[in-house]
Amino acid sequence: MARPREFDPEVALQGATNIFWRRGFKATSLPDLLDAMGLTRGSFYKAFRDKENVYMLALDYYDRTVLSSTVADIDRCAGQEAWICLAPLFAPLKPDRSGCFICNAMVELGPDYPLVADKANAMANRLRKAIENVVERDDPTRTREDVAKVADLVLNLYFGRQAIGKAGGTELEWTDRLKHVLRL
Amino acid sequence: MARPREFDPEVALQGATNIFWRRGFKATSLPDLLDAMGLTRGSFYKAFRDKENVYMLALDYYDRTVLSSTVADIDRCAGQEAWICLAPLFAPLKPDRSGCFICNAMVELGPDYPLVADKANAMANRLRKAIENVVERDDPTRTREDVAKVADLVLNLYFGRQAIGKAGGTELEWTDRLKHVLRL
DNA sequence: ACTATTAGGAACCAAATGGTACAAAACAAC
DNA sequence: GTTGTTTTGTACCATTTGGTTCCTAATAGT
Repeated sequence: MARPREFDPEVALQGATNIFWRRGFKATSLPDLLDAMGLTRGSFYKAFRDKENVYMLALDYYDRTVLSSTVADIDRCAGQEAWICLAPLFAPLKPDRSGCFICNAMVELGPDYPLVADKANAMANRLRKAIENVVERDDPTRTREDVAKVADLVLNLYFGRQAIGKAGGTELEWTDRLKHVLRL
Repeated sequence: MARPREFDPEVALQGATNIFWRRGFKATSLPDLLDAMGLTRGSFYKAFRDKENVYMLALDYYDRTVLSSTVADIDRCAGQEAWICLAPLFAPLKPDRSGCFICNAMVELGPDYPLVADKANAMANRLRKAIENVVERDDPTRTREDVAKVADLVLNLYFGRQAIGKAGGTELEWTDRLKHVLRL
């Protein structure tokens, strides 16, 4: 009963996610964003309201694609040693230095945009929970506090590596480091 | 032989550092910056060329004040246990969530501004070196590689905590975590 | 007091910003 | 094919952006 839209919102959102991930919110101009989403202004504002809203939707998109896949990787390897299960978190950094969208969002907008901070924290906690499961399975004799502590260490290491990675630096071997931290 | 300037460049730079530190480069508009520096456009452009240049000078200012002081704190406590020496890195987060300027700069500008990435890496390496000294003194039997590895862990933990802290989260106890990582 | 030189400040500028208005276009239902 | 409804694209808009111009003010040396 009306003109059908010519774009796939999911594809547009993927484009938005990619550019926000790589360049951040402020550094992405509207033309940049429209380009990445394959949209023109008319359709953009009709379908997505405004730039801020799309950024939020991009965080959600990242959550249900990249993060979900990472968490699934971590969950899946139930049988193996902990450091192997956690390896996905310490895979080689992408050469474009886009880093981790969660980390980028926290640092750029955390202090000033509570809604962004909330989403980022929620995602970080998804990661934390997955790590806790691995640590718990790895040595069931650990106390609850110890599990939480070690998982928190791994989570902080993950974010630290992502942050440092954005400035380039030299890639390091991480299996030794992981094993060191996981050792009770 | 000419009109003397009415402002102290060091004070102006301090103001610039504070606002860039808290808000980042892109989110700080020129009026914001002028306000923070206590300058008007005329003096600003005459004395500091442009916004980018001031950002670089702000990184330098941070290097020679905040970072130098932190490194000095770490160096000074030669006698004590390692986790005490490293405590300055894990002091309570500032409530304004400004975080660590080095971390902020890496994340916001690392991928696109090589000069910023260089400065940030140089500062991160100053920190790394200070940490290595502590780790080395703590247990002289460690191999050179082991010292580097543990110091790198601490450095990554530091940046991870600063990044996560920007989104608020709950403050955690860190002495246990530090001791865990420092244990050979 | 005069001059040379620099600082300060306001007016100004082009370009880019995010966002809106609206008419043309494409369909579904009848 | 006509009508009703929604999408699409363009032209437009006010505001803000970082930066420049240029005139006045203040000083030091003579």
